[in-house]
Amino acid sequence: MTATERVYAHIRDQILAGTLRPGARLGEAGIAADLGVSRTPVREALRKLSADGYTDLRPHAGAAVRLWDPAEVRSSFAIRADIEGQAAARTAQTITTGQLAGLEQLCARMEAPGAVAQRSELNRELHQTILRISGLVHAERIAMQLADIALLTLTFHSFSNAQAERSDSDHRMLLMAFRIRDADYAQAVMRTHILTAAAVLDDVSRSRG
Amino acid sequence: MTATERVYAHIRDQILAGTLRPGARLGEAGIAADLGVSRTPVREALRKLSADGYTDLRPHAGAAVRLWDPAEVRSSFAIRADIEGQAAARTAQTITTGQLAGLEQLCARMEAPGAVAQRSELNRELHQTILRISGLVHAERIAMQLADIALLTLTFHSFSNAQAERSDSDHRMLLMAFRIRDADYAQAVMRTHILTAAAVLDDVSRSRG
DNA sequence: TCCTCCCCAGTTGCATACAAATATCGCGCC
DNA sequence: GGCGCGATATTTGTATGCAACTGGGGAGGA
Repeated sequence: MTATERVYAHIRDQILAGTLRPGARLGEAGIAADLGVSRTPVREALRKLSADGYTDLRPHAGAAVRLWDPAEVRSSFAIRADIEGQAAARTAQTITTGQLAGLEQLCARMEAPGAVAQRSELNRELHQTILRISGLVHAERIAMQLADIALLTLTFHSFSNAQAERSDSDHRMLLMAFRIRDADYAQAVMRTHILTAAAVLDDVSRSRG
Repeated sequence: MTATERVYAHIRDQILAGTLRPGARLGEAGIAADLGVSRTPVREALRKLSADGYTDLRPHAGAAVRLWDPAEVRSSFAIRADIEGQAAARTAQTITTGQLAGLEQLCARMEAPGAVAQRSELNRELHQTILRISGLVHAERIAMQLADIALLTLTFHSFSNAQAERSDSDHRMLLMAFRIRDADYAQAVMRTHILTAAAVLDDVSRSRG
């Protein structure tokens, strides 16, 4: 693994974990010193982070963790609902028994009692797997990128058990749709699943100010 | 403007123009010599090109113009139909008289007799404007990225006058939908407009082998 | 003849040094 | 005391040199 990749992963993880808050400035020299590399790989990593939407990068002014305004976050859910909805429909049409078994297993791991810490990771994997099976090559890249944007906001909220259970239930409905190869149903469930997440987030944000 | 930006624009334009064919290798030293800069800005430009999907970049193995397989191109149209369809619906709901006039003007310029060379550019601008008005912040970035992918393929085909006229007619229908603020109609027209482009491309490709 | 391994040319990855641009702080002026 | 301006310090942008890795060609063996 190259130094550039290490730097990229390091900063991205810190952003997603919330250690680096939106607006935080990312000085090249500081990061280079922290990770024990020169500024060159740091610069390359910052450019990729910017291209992937994690940071803002202005010429001669440096990089800063990107600040997403609520409207942008909402719009990311709206687009994901479209893309992942279509992907779910295609997946329902083409999924194999083996792939279905893999998804069942993912769901089971997510529903296990002690899996709270891994929920986010497993959820990500579930959605990514469905996108991959759909065969919509770009959908996977785009939807996962948008999902990360949502994650940046979600990091600062905690959700109730009831919401986790509802989400698990959505996933089970989705697998049922795949099992009976009902594309319309799969699409509807996926759209609802994602738009519900958006609505819950909106609801929580409003009530907290 | 920085050297990195100049290099990025130079290579991207060559790729979109078809001068650099898919699969062509992009050696850092050669590009640097051609443009009279050092390898550093070239490397940064290549990384951004890769992040934006124009090139493949493998560690220690260099960059090459990305080769899109037909399934990927088709999937890019499918996703654009979703995203731009939704954007058109929202635009119909929120567009102002002034914005509508701007779109009318764009259409008129596209339909002018001598505008063949600028059609692609104006078409791009029209779609981009609609995406921007929709307020779906991510939709603009994603859809335009996907549109460029299609452009890479379209570069090597030429289309008939009949197809250009049909496309113009689609745009007029879209503006009518905006004028009467019919979101459903706008969405349907936009979906059809994009999926027709996909179908035509598919049809032409098949008949030519 | 074909396959495998190794070596070498060529390319990419990283570090360092220097140039250019920007932001900050202090000073003088209003 | 507040505001504008300029020198300085900090940060980013670019060039260059060296180290590390990849891919191909040739020698050796099966």
